[in-house]
Amino acid sequence: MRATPDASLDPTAPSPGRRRLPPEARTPQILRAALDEFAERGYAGARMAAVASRAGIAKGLIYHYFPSKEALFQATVRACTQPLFEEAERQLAGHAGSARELLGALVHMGYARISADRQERTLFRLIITEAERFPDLARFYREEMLARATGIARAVLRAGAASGEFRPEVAEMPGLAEVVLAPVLMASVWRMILGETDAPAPEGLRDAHLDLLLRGLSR
Amino acid sequence: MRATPDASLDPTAPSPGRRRLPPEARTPQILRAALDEFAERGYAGARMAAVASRAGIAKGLIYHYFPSKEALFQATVRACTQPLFEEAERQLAGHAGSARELLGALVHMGYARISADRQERTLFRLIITEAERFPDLARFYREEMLARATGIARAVLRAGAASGEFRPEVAEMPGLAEVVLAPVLMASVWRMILGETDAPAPEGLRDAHLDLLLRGLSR
DNA sequence: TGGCTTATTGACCATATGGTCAGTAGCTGG
DNA sequence: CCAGCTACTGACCATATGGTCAATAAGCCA
Repeated sequence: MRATPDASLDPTAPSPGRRRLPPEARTPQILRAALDEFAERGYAGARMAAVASRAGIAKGLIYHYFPSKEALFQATVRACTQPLFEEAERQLAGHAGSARELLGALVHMGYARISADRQERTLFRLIITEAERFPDLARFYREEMLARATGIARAVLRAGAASGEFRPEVAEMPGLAEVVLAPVLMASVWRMILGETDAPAPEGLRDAHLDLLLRGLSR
Repeated sequence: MRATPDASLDPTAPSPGRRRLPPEARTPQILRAALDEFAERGYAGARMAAVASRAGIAKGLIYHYFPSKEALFQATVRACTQPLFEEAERQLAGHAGSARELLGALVHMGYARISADRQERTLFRLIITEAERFPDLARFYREEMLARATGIARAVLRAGAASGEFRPEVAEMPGLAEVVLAPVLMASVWRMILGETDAPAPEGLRDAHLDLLLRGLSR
């Protein structure tokens, strides 16, 4: 109802007050804040007011961009999945050497990301936690994440079988691509449960994993 | 004969009104209801009133047994961990045949439990979800669950190395026990995300997993 | 510069939920 | 049969939080 002249006259105000941004700048800012909040508290525990606070805006503004908490949640998950597999798919497409080398490079990349990128774990945890309550989210995981990941693994297995480096039957063995991926994903899960210091060391997991794979897949 | 003759004659009556039970009977009833509620909603989403309703009692009674929601949660997780590893440890202790056979039996058992026992997945999800907020829970997982599981796996690896069935170095390779376990645990995670119908088929995972292990561990 | 669009605010609901408590009524021992 | 212990209830807070809205001002274009 009334203006707040004092605040507008105070140049020491910590936040620059109201600053207008175009939606294409404000939206990712909100999504980033929402990812942090959802990751830290889970869906039910997350507070819209806290998301707003993290983004440095008023709560009401969120509802200018997203109609509800659930819509914000869905948008948040989708927004940070995009770049997830790009690196691996690029490596797969551009690789010219042996399948064993390619497998080694991808495994190394997987564990490196898990060590470094907290955001990926966070995203994964949200999916595990909320998939049952949001069927859309489960479908999204299956089609946009698991299918992409197993696709990459299967491509490597096929390449190795075709070149004679791997046993021919590994190219089509049902479930093998998932089994090949599993230790990397579990490394991520352990890290979310136990934290960076107490989780099994990624280097040890990676070396044992690669050793087991190369021995187990070879003819 | 009694004050409430009809109800007392029908032990299957859904809610016989007020019925007094000794704490050793009421407590597990509350814990079972709490597990269901926490599993379905997560910690923050679970409602004490819903726990009471599932247990068929008034909300206030829960606070007669547990001082707070958090205490109830901790007790719930601890209560259903006890029987988890008993079967595997019994099998390990009583086995007399080859390490390859033992490995096969344990892997089969692992996937069978994951297919059948929804409660184990539920428990695992709770730990994943809430470990960051409850450090006690993370420590409990590390010491009472992961350590026990890797202990079993490592015992099998050592037995195989000792008998000459496996390469000698697998007995002490750091991280290998965890890598060996990981696909079983991921099978459980996929099942919680995707549900029983959409998750990768446990039989396929199990066969591919065992194939990879036996080939990869052998000398 | 002035006016228009709309991004932005902050105060304000309605409701839900963790937790409390004074009272009630089963059970058990005498 | 009675008395007392305590399991048990249900109504009741205090608070937190998702969501709303009218007012406001920042940028932009003429």
